[in-house]
Amino acid sequence: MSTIRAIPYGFPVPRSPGVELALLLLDGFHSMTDQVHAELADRGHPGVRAGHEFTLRAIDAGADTASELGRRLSVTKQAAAQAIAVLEQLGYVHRETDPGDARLKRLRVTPRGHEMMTLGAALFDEIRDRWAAQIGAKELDTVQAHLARLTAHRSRTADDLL
Amino acid sequence: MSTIRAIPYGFPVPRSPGVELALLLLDGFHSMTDQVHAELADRGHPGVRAGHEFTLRAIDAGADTASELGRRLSVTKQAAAQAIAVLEQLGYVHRETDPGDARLKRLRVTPRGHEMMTLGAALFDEIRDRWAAQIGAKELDTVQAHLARLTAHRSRTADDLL
DNA sequence: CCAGATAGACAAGCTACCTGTCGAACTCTA
DNA sequence: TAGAGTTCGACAGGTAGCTTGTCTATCTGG
Repeated sequence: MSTIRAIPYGFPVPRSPGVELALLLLDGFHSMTDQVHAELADRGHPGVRAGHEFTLRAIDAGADTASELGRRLSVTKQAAAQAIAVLEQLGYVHRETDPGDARLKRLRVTPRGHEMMTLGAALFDEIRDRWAAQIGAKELDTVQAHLARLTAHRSRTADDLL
Repeated sequence: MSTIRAIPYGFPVPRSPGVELALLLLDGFHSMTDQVHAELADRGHPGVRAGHEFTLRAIDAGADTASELGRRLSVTKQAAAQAIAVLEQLGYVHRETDPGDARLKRLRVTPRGHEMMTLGAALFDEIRDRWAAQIGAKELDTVQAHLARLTAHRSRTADDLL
């Protein structure tokens, strides 16, 4: 049970503010990704998990080999290779041997992959817009800015995740 | 790759505000739980994962059978039973047959379990306090209140997670 | 008193990771 | 320019935390 997919809801447990905050953060993430996931499936991209989009984004951003992708995502190259295999199967990335270095299999995001990324981003933005409508655009911006500041230290040392 | 444990950091990718927000939420959660996890290990509770504390909390809050725990956590009773087995192994819960209903194995959080829960909550609160010091107590309260409101709909129907 | 519901155990399978090992390909250095 | 060391990706095998399906024991309502 390392990753909590659901929270003991529905009964009045006095929880500490700190625990409460942690749960709200996770819940917020799941709330967004679950909706995006469902909508993507409806729009021609079934089987796409939350991580696929982020992984594809990393590849597109320059992590164009399995080892490099692993490094950027802070997972082993084997795990990265597995993720790539799934993305290739789904038609989101293309793999071909590098002409200059025969060890490398260069990764390229396919048009369909770009389509999925674009749609995914739009869906995330849509949810964010709905949230902005609920609490106010300015307030949401503030929330996001605060979160960015509070987690800023992690942006530099991704390794501290372990 | 359903659960993202790390994010493609360290290179300047223009991400949409919605995607950014989702990542910040997850990052915030991991930031808290990773620190608590490390500190718990240092203070006599090694091997405790993020989920253990939440599961224990659910048991203590009244989910005192495997099936009920599964319902509250929105997982199968088998998954709940497995989690219970781990918690029992670690000495955090005690299991005994209900005298009135021989089908039931009643769960009870042990003193050590309560100790871990208390310590865990204190550690979460500690991090929250540090955050409050960084952006201001009032601001953090506001962030938390907004998050609570934005995810409120999920508090009633935990099933929508699937 | 029996039909149906419920509790929990067991088996098998899945996903997303991990470590360890390997051959092929590249680079650095003596 | 040969050999040493590094790096790439593949493969094998293992683990955690879930899943579905099935089973028996036990309880409950008409």
